[in-house]
Amino acid sequence: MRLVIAECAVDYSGRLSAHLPLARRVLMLKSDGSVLVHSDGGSYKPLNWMSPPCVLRESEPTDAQREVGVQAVWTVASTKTDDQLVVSIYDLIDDHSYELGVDPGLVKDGVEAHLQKLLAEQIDLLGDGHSLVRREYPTAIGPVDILARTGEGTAVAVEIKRRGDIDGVEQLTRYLDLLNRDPLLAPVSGVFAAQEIKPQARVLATDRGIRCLVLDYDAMRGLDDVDSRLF
Amino acid sequence: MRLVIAECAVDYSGRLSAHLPLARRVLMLKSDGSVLVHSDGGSYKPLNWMSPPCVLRESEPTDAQREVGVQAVWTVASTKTDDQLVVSIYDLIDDHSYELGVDPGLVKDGVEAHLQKLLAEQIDLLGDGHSLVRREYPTAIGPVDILARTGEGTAVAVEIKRRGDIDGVEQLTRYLDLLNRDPLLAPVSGVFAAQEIKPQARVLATDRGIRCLVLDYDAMRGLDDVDSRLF
DNA sequence: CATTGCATGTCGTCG
DNA sequence: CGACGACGTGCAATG
Repeated sequence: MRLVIAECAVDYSGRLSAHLPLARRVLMLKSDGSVLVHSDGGSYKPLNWMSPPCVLRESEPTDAQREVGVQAVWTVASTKTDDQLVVSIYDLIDDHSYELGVDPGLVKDGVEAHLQKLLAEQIDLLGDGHSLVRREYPTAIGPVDILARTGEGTAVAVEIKRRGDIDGVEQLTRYLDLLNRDPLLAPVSGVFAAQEIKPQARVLATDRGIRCLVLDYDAMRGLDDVDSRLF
Repeated sequence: MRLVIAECAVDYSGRLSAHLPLARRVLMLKSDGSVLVHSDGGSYKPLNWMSPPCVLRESEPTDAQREVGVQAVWTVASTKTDDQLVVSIYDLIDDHSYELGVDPGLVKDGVEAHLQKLLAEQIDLLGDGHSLVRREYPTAIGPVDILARTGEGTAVAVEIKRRGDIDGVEQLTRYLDLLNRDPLLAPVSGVFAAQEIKPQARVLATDRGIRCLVLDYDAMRGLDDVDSRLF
């Protein structure tokens, strides 16, 4: 890991072309060859970058470049595509290298997977008398998050999202089209379940006869923990 | 901008919970309060982070923490949500601060916008005799990229993508549904135009009577530049 | 290896 | 400020 503070201009060419005018920035050069160009703001996304696998080549500036003040040129080229990042160094202010070693990596506790598990366990949130058929019920175009049946035996397909968007309704619609061709299942009704459902998604879902269900993650988690928390 | 190299463990809680075991990492503290935790590999995405607006509070470790070797605890809390990042510093290896100033920002040369402009100019790529009605033709659910007419006067709605995915076909389908309710336009045929069209998207489009058109960006750009490049 | 669907997505634009 | 679509999306799971 090499950290460089420099006055620099950066040019990217690949899927698109982009240019960063001369300014003072942080250059993070990782040991896998990747390079990040960060400014003192914005989010975690760099202003510009090159993803591995790639190689960095340091070269002398041309006469024309030297004349406008360029002291060095770093060219970072992807080894897979023809993407290329050119960093023109006008003034190298600081330059440190560190040995970090391999990172043990992030341990995540996901949300959508957790929601699915919780809803499967608390299937009567769909309505009294509902029973779980299975999670990840397979179809030709991918698994439906949850398949259940009402107390009367009607099949119910459930699509679960953290945030319920129009895309999720489209996805569930495709599943329903498919499932309703199966005479053992049809008629299949749809439930669009999410922590939060966007108005447009709700309109589209309702228009298609799909029921919307807002999930209270904390409450569901609370019920799940009930064994370990009581007494 | 403050750059810190430290042996640290990191815990995030918010939309999800995540934990980073003890290891040597780079901590980037931006002047807007945001914090990035980077390892020496991976992509431009940090292992963990906190986006602005947020505040960093440095505190003494508890006795229990001190006992296992924690020298300091940094708590970065979002000021909007209850997201929180806790960095436990076990060993502070290096610590530098820099004044970067405000970045002038990225200058982009977009692709989809450019494709739309080029196709509008080269509308006969849709077929001989086609004429442009307008770009960004407004509908109740958003603008259609291009509306054109064939030589015979039939309306044609065009959805343009860089990479043609199933979502784009769904989007165009919604537009077509709507446009076909307009007696001044109906019947409206659809064209799904992209630099690259995924097989599944092509199947879905064809199934719905939507024509697929693969765009050659370089060739279209070449034609566009023809004035400036010849002679 | 290609495809699919999620993401602490992030980022712009537009109403 | 919220909604919506694009992104050099990245990324992991899966067939």
